[in-house]
Amino acid sequence: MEEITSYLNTIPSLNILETEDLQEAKEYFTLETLSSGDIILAPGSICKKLYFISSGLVFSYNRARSILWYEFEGNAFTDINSFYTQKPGENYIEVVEDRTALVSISYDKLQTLYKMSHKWALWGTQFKEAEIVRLVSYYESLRVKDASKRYFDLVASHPEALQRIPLGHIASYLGISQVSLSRIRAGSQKKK
Amino acid sequence: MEEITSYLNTIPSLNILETEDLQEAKEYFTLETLSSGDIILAPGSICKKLYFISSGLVFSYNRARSILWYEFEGNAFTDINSFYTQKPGENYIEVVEDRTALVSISYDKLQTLYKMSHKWALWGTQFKEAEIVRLVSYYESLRVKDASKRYFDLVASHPEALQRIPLGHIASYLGISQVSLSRIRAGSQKKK
DNA sequence: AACATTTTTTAACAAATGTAAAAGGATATC
DNA sequence: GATATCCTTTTACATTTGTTAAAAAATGTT
Repeated sequence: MEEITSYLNTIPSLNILETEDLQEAKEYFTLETLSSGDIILAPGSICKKLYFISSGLVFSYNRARSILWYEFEGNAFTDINSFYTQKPGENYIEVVEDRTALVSISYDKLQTLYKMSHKWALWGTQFKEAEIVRLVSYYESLRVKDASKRYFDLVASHPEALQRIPLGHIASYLGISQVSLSRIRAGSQKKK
Repeated sequence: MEEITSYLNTIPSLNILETEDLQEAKEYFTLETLSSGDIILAPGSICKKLYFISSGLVFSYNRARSILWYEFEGNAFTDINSFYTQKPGENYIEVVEDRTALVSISYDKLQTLYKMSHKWALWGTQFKEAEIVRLVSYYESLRVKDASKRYFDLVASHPEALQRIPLGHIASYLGISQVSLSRIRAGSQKKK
């Protein structure tokens, strides 16, 4: 077992990368620690990096302050439209919690890695497949389930989220008004 | 200019593949022509292939008969959850129009292509990036825009869709009832 | 052309959701 | 510990949307 620069463990190996592959790509990745309220991205700028959350909590919202997503430790995030097209984006990305640790790689460096290494290119295809599956299951649940079901699903899958995120944000994330969320929480909705 | 098995042109080169790359991979792909009403996939089976629409129209719906998507010529489709996880899916995929021509590749052959060829692996990363961007912009429009705006956007981007798809399906696709769609079409909604 | 079938619109009512404003709780600050 | 601030719930009302059913329009068949 080789030694490894510890933050590189945040990058999922997907059964493709070995410790030495990560270690060799070390200088392509950066570790940064941010604080509550730090703005990672604002509308009009190009999202230059793909991020992996080592610890902490991050969220995204648009100009109208509608919450688009929250991401927890263990997951990757970026402004998908801006990053993959390398054009200015429309949304904010902001840090929720102090001492949020992020591992990141720039778009250019990622492309270089793909071009230099067949193995990393394979990792890229797998990583993106997993992202596609994650995105579709998230968005389809938005479409198919009603707000009440989505709320109870969120409580079940991320009980800690309720402690960390204000209910007004959760309502926006669920796509409903805060009043509706209160009604759901009060139990006036059938929980099915 | 080399000769190329013509249906391979349906596969996007993404500025990565050259004619000879496609030609060399010829035996990995299959061309099939299907008819209106043909069921490509049903719930409970694994979606084994990724499809590129050479001509025609295809749509997907779930057990409750809610329309999930329509795809037109030029685009790729599959049951994303089932294909990328290679587990049984929940949805149907059905052919709308006669003489719908599809180019397809199996999951296993695609993985083999990625492993055998660095160039195809690079193509895979790019193809999936484009799919991610397409998915997110579709789903975010579902979230952010109201039904009326989505309807007029659809009319603007795919005017021919109205001739080819019954309004009940379009309503379901837009996430509203057919009655609501009729109200929108009647102009009782502000069009903004 | 007449009839049957399917698709689309309209009408009437019920249910769900949003908005605005007020009240109640919780937390922070001096 | 009193006050101010922020977050959450509640209330009342208006609007939107869905459901069901019927009417109208379009399409297909003999």
